[in-house]
Amino acid sequence: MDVDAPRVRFSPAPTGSLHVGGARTALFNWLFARRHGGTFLLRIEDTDVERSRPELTDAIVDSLRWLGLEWDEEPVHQSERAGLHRDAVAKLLAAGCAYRCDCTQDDVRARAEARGGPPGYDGHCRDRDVGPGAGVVVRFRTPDEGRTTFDDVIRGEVGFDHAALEDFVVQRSSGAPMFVVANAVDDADLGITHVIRGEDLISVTPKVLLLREALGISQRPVFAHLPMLVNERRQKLSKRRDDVAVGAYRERGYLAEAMVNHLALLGWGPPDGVEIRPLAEIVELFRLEDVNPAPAFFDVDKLTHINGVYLRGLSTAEFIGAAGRFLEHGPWAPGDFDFAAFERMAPLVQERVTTLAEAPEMVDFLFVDQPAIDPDSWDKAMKGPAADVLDATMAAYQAVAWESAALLAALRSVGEELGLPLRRAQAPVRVAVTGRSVGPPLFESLEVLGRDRSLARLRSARARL
RNA sequence: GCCCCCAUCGUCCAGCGGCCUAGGACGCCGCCCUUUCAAGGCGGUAACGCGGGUUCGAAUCCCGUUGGGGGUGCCA
Repeated sequence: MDVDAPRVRFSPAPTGSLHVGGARTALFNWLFARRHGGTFLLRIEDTDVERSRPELTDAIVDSLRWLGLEWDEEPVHQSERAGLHRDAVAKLLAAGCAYRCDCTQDDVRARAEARGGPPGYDGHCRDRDVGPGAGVVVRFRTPDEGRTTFDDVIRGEVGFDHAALEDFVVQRSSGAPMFVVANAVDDADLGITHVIRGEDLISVTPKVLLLREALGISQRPVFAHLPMLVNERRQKLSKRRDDVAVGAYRERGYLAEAMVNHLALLGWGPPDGVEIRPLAEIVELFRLEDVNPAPAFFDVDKLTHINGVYLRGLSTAEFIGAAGRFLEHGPWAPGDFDFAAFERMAPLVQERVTTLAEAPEMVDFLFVDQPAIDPDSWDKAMKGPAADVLDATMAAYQAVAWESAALLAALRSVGEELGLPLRRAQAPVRVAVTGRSVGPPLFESLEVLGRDRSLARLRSARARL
């Protein structure tokens, strides 16, 4: 696509926190702007004062910043532009493109049922010349004939017959203009060249186009309707039903880079098939016209895999920095966390976790008096020659140099004397010391734990047999 | 009901008329490596919804059908 300095916007309504679908829309707008040297705007669609909650704007802004999707100009709040929107409605009224209507919603519904026809407004007040007053809304007079079409970058030509469009409300009885008006006016006023949004908004596009025309706006933006993000049941993601808050993923130990990378792969793929790659490369490769029109499932398993790759790609220092927040709480007493001990284990933890939230359980044995014993692990490890292994290991570890290579060598010898391969010999020791059969490499763990505490746990386990 | 959109492995992406006995990734399974678990390496599993056309040739184009989804608010 040949594009010169486009202006795009992400326009969330502050009625909830940012969810992954919104984040994907924001990302694709951002990618398109960056790819073509354009401008990315943030516009808060808070025209519904009843539902909009200012604090949610902050939450959305936080999440966007966390993802690294920075906007290029001051955020626009539609609520502050209500004057412009009201002017537009007045203009529509004056031109005869809109009219007042005093039908209640019950009236509209009752008449629709009575005529047995489709639900929706029937144009009852079109020529009744209703004046301003309480309970009066303004409706747009949609043409009875004809058709509005537009070329969607992702879907090709999309068209709607005007006959199927009811006379929709453009101004509430409260006097507040509706979202479509704000949308039509602000996109034009802000010079938006490309409207990139979810497919759920595709049916408002003809309304916006009709409004722009009625308002004498000759240009129209290019439209691109992104496929929906769906849940496992193939339904549009819902904030109530699905676990989709971007902030929740952050809390669960996902990296922003991994989230962005994964989101970029939903509805789009790089031509060379290399999926996990720096954002800068994605910017270079991104083409709006290559976006797939079919809905995509937000697959947490794949996100998790990508997150693991990013985690392992971090330097040790970066990993420690990122993990810090997740180690503030754990199964240990508040003052017992030993940062230096965690630092020593960090490289080993880093290659084993897939989210940062898994870090505490990898090192908790270092910070508690006696780790909780996992019953299954115990049963599996503490049978057969376990008692002999523990006895011999305690004896050997009494005097051995307390350093992983020596600890390994000593346990290997213990195993050889008892006719056990190392994999068998280490099992009882691991469970005795860490409480589990899985975890970071054993001998490094022992080294960091220290001789006294390690021997104490071995004794304690031996006594339990 | 009406309007609109969509349709390749379980999932995501590739494929834009011959290079496709359909490729990559996640997941899953197996093997190797290995002090556990991961990571890594190797291999495997698995898809063009259906029916008609167009064409020498169709996963790719057209029509229909079926299925799924979105919209149908004085929400956005």
